[in-house]
Amino acid sequence: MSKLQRIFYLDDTETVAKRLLGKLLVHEIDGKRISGIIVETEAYLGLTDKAAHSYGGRKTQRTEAMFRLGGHAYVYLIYGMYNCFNVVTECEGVPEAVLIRALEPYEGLDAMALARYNMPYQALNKSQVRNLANGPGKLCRALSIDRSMNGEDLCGNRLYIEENPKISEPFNILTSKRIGVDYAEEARDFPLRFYIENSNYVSK
DNA sequence: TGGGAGATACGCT
DNA sequence: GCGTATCTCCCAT
Repeated sequence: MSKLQRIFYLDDTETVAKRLLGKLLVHEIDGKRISGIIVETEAYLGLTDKAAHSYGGRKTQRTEAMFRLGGHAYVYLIYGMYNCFNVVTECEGVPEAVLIRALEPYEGLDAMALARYNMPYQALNKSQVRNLANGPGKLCRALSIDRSMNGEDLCGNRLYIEENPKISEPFNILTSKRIGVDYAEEARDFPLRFYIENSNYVSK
């Protein structure tokens, strides 16, 4: 109902990265919703961004999804073990995306706890609750997002993003350098990481 | 309670 | 070989 429409994703990547904060990322599995509030994002700018997979327009089987129309998913494997979920932005052919780095668990808490720790939510200690989805690999595990979702249309019914129905208190957006891109020369210092001030669920 | 070191494990280039 | 990370283990500006 309050699902984000295609137009939301066609804006410039930095704008989309900021506007995604506070929204709800939803994965529907067998009619059940698993969701979390987006509290941390990073913009990846494609052609001119040495930190992006698509730097210089590099198009391979792996990066193909980044070239799609805004509002598709780009899911890739990192370190051979973890998946990272990105929201593709801009028009078709413009390979830019927003990496979702952290979520505050919202719905389907038992499903998340099961996927992450193989135990029910109520059995988790405080540290485990906080660590459910406070990193790009963790949130994919918590929401059962893997590479089978690569290229998925976020305007569909399986994986999508909604306005947060329960309008929480207004929040401030903080900006910093991106994490883990020290190799990216001048791009390593681009202020393209955005997160909600005082959130307990931001990574690191 | 929290930070740092080391191990991990595999598709992509 | 390397990588947009995480887990475990260990110890204590």
